[in-house]
Amino acid sequence: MADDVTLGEVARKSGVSMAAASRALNSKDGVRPEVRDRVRLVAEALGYRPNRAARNLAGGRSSVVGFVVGSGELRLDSYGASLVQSMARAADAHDEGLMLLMDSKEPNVAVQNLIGDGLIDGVIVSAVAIGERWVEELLDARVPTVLVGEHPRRSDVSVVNVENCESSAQIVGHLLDTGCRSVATVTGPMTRVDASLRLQGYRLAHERRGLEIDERMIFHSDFDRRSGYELTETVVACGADGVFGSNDEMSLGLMRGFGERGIKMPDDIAIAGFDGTSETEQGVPALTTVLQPFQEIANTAIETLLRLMEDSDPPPLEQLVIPEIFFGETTRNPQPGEG
Amino acid sequence: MADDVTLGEVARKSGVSMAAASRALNSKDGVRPEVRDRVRLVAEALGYRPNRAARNLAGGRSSVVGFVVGSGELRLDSYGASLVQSMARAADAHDEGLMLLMDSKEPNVAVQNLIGDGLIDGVIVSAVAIGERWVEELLDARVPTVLVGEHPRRSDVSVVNVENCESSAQIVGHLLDTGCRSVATVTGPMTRVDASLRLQGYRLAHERRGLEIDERMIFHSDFDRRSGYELTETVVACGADGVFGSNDEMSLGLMRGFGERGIKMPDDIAIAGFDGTSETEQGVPALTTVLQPFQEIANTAIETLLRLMEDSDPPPLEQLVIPEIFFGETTRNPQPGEG
DNA sequence: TGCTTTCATGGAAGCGCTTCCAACGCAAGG
DNA sequence: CCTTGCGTTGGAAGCGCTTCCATGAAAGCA
Repeated sequence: MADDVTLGEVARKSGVSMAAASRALNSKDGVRPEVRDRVRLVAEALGYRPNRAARNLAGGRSSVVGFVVGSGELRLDSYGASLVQSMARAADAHDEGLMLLMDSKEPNVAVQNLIGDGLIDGVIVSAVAIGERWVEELLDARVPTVLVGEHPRRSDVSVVNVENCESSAQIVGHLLDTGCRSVATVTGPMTRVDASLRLQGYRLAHERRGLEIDERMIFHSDFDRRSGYELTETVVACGADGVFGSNDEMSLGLMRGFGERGIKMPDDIAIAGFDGTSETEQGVPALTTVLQPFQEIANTAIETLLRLMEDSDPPPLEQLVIPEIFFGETTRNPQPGEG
Repeated sequence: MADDVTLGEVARKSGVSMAAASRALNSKDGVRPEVRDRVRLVAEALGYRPNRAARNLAGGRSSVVGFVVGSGELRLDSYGASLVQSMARAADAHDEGLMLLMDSKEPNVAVQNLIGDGLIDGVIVSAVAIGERWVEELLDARVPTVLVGEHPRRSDVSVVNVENCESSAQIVGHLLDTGCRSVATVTGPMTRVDASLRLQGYRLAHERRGLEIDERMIFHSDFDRRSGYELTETVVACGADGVFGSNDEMSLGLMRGFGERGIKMPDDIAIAGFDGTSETEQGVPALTTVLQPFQEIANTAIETLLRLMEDSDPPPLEQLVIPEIFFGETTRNPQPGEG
């Protein structure tokens, strides 16, 4: 292990000062390209790795971002797991560390850690946690923060958002256009912006086709798999021949319920979801769903956060990411014999 | 935000030197209790938070541990998700940061990051990744490392391990003792120690009861849900009236398969798994399974790692954690009318 | 050619903390 | 009463890096 090569050594062996070496390695200008390359070569040859602590101390950046997945007793569902994974990858690609923050008992303490310790320079907050009160404390404390999803009460925040409404309209439209006469929906908590936008998409799809909505076809639930499962009976009873579960967890719950009752998908009931985690595609049957572009979301979030931290008083950035639809086996194909 | 209280200020306001203040706050001796308390009071009043970067730089510790969940294209399954969650909690409780390391493209680079950057002081490697070659590089590089699960090829490593064999024997025994005449098993990859120990437990249970094992009842698979599902037909065909899926993912796959075929659990086939993630308990029906004590595993792992880092040349520590069995709805109850 | 401007460069001051070491005060022992 | 020794204390030297600033050389201009 040669983990004790310091900048000083690199500088000496390249015949320049530490200052120059530092600039060379950090792509700052004020160094001739020639010198820059030489220093870099030497650094590589020596296996130099900058000491992050020192860099942080001197430079004020820690090169680590926090990722808040949830708080309290929340479990890491498939959405969360997918996002975590993509975020880890994105952070890595941007040469940032990713520090996971889940359910510290006291949000305040978490906030304190984040801000005070200088351990991380910014935070990404997943949709799951956005509603929490302590997130607002974070925002108020002016910690560089990027939300993955909109905040229900404030718009002065940087956000990476997946397009919820139109995508939902598309997939519900797909159900309606492939033979479903009456499509029900199971929504997430209406306190969450994404959930209500997806419901809005559901309405929009009907509107566009001049279809009236039967409000009794709208079931409110909580994004949880079990809750989906428990709604099976109700959904079956309402006579729908199509369901839009506004996330995959609930849809998977419904699918299990349907399966147990011998209800065939898509023939008896077609079903579509929203999220597209690995479980969805690997599932049986494969669920037709709106694919969250997790990797793109994660990359965008990291990049947005980095940009946020460069500025001292940055304007909130809002990014929209467009998902695609995955046509699985739980809905009929668009145009069976070409339309 | 008053995030710029430094040790110097605390020291000044308590009327001592920085040296004394540092010692006071870090519970080192060489400070009168009286002074210590005063400093602490002042520190608290001022809302002092030590700057981790500085502490790290000066002290050589970063107070962050890495957690390697997987590498490559591995998805975060329910086991991984549960472990991540518990680990985050454990780290938090020990006042350590948790840095998530998943699938960096190049293991070597990951290793480099870990060691060189001084960003983290140690690593915990989840069972999922233990087999990978780069883990050995890590170990060879003498990075403080704790494995969650045994290493297939070396024993000179610190390990937190869940008891696999006996627990499996117990739960298979439960199947055998509650009416199953012939219990099949679906195993994980035999390259993994945990998988082969669970198989061993399966054998043990039979042995203890003087039952011969039909080797055709042993199906080798890969811990993946889909693979479980795909074995449904085979398992049904083999005539077993009980199955031990050696993890929950596969068991859930099987359950879905059984469900679709109208096979009732536990009456037609009883099934038991191994892991006990939140999905298991919330599932329908609830799967009888060996509950990994995730929180205990995580705490032990963190503590072991911390102890490892204190010593300069520490002996490998091996910790065994005993799981409990959760009796769900997929097996018959132990003694229906008292035995 | 003599001036100013530009730019690469190195010196050196910290960033906030830990820890070595010397200094000091005090109690016990001679 | 003076010495020895212990335990508490503060001074100060870094940890490895970034960055401000002064320097000097090269280049541009008249």
